[in-house]
Amino acid sequence: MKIQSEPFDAFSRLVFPDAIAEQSRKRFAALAKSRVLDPARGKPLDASVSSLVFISSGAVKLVAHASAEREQVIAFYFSDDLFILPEDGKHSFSLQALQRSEVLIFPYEEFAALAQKDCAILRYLLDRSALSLHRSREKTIALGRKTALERTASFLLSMAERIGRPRGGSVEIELPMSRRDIADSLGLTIETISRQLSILRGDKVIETHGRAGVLIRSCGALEQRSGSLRDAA
Amino acid sequence: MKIQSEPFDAFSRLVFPDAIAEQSRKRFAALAKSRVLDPARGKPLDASVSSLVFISSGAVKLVAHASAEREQVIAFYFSDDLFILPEDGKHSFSLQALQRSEVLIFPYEEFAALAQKDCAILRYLLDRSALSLHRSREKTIALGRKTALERTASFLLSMAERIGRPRGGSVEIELPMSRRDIADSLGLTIETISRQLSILRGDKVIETHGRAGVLIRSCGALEQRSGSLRDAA
DNA sequence: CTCTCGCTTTGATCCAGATCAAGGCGAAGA
DNA sequence: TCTTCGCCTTGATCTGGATCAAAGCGAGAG
Repeated sequence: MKIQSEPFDAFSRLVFPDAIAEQSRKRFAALAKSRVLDPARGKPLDASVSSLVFISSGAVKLVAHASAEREQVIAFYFSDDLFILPEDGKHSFSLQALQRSEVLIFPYEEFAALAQKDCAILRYLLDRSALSLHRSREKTIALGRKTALERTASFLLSMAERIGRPRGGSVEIELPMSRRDIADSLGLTIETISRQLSILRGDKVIETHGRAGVLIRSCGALEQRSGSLRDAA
Repeated sequence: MKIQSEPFDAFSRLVFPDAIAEQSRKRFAALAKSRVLDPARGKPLDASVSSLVFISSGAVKLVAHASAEREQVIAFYFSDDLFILPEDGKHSFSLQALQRSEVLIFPYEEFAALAQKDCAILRYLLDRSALSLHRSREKTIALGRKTALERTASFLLSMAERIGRPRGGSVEIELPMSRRDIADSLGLTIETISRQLSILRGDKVIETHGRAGVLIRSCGALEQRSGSLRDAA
């Protein structure tokens, strides 16, 4: 139990109200499984039962396997993100690390049942779910109605917001995912991603440094290309 | 308050535990705005603030406006569905009736704050959110990785499950939405939807009767065409 | 420092679904 | 019953992004 105490503490600080009883905290701790996910290892975490996952550190992708050879990245998650890993249904889901990541896994039903004694915890879960839902809906818009360039621009803006470091008027991003992951997330191919990035580079909207480094030189220019409503004037 | 008592009662029966105090029920009732949405009228309900919506009767679509002339149907909702109508952000959202519909609208923040006194209500909300999220993720898979025929088949199966009437081995559906709505939901055009339906009709998988009537003659055959994992053998 | 393997970029061609263009046909009113 | 208007279907053509193909290039190993 010593090994997983550090990730659980981080989770505890974020999710639990200060006033939670020590005994109650221990019950949650007993539900938690702590895991270190590594990108090298194969399929690290699949879901026979619905789980609640907390990313203590690192970066992961939630992947749905539509069929052999066809996979869709449902979402990326980073440090301190909390989300529901659905059980396999019509499609199978798995969680894969993009870098070495520490995660905490709770069985969803048991967690919710336990949380039902403390409304503040349920409320936190509800708000996180609402955020997940909102992001998922944004993705729906992107996949349903946006062009390749718009999707790429939207993706970069989203990453800037979630893991970017502001540098004056610019934002620096270190992308933990490969071009393939981005493509599988946006419903495009790696070649198309690469081409869109080249276009943005050519337009001086971004710079790329090596495989992972991206510098957004103008968020405004990116937003104009992201297909959000601007020309509604 | 007399007018809206019937829709609220339906909501109350579904969401509240039997034991809820009458006084507490009244507080929720005071938050609720009851509306009748009509397809004829223009933009019936937009969202300056995040709302919780309950469909008492009828059928509605949640629409996101990516930009002028480009809209994406995020989801369809039917009787007894409860969901979050997000406030306008990068995209603007609106709720539009497909038929005459009675809906109940709560401001999300106030509702959640009030519900925080009763964990059972929060739990119900959380589970409904999880369902919305699951459906949204299914849509992500459809839009990201499925062909036009697979999307159409998935759509019909989803409708069969939600508003279909079993007729022996078949399922009868009365579609409340137009081809345009379906197209805007699946990220396709009306012509493509029409063509896919013709293909399914030609393959004897479905029959169509008039504009709205669909008879699924073989759910199995539809599932095979829906691009879920089956050929993983 | 150099090699090398796997990721990424760029180029050429192809195709599923969009777009453009006519007709059908069904529901509501006369 | 007939008309009419607005969906829906079907056909012809076009195109954005996929697929196929071939170099670049960068991080880790030796």
